[in-house]
Amino acid sequence: MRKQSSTNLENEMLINGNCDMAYTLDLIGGRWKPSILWRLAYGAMRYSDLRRSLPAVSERILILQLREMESDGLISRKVYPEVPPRVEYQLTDLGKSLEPVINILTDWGAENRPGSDKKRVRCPVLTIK
Amino acid sequence: MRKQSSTNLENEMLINGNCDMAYTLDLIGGRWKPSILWRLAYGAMRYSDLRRSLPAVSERILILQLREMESDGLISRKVYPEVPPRVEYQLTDLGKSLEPVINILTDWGAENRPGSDKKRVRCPVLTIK
DNA sequence: TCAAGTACTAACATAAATGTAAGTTATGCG
DNA sequence: CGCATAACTTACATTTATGTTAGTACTTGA
Repeated sequence: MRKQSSTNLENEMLINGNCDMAYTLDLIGGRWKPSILWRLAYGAMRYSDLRRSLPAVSERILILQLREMESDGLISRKVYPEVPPRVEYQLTDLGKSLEPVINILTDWGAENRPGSDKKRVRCPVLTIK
Repeated sequence: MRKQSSTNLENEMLINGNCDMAYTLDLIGGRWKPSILWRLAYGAMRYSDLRRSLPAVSERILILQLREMESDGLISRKVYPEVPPRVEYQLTDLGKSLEPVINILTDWGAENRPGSDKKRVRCPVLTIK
């Protein structure tokens, strides 16, 4: 939970409320958000598949990141009243509008990341562990 | 100081080492980095001017952000052996190559930030305090 | 001599982000 | 009944990011 007042929070609000670049970064800057965005860019995914595709993230954190993106309007959550439950996540129009942003961030990284093969790697991070 | 090993660090390395988008975000994602980038985009600045233009950031944090950007190769630090000392910071070629990235992040924010006047605000954050 | 300016550093303190492990609800299946 | 599955939640623990305060070295100008 966040403090109601602190210099830290005040500065964050000051910046995100006045700097367009910082505002955008704030929405996409979580540890697992790029990976989530890249996955949903190809279409809706249910929670269990998202999770299986990201073995390194814990459930709590994955849910946290999804909830933040949902409350920021980047993704939507659709519950199917079945048993066992099914929940699908997908990009909203706002989320889809990030496409050029994602592409240019990816291109710059592909060009400059040490060890990059310059082939625009789309946040794999699905192996290991 | 960072731990030598922790899941947190491992995950960070896993992601930044495999996801181009995350790598880029990592370089520009610090609290004050967008503000610094926007300022240096107009040319070199000395430390004291940078600091005066950002009254809300403490010296320690400003230095930390500058040092990180320097070690990431985005800015360079030039010391003039004068009295009183003069230190100038400026974008490197790598830093300058971020221009389209910065522009698109700013444009998306200008378009979607609540309360935005859609006029591409360039990380002012120089008033207050 | 004393204050002021410059570009810091050090020691300390707090806030926020991320991670771990176990538990929950509901139902179908053998 | 007992186990499995899906999509979580809860309580707790750790790591990292950010912030505060005071102090440094050097020299010039009053």
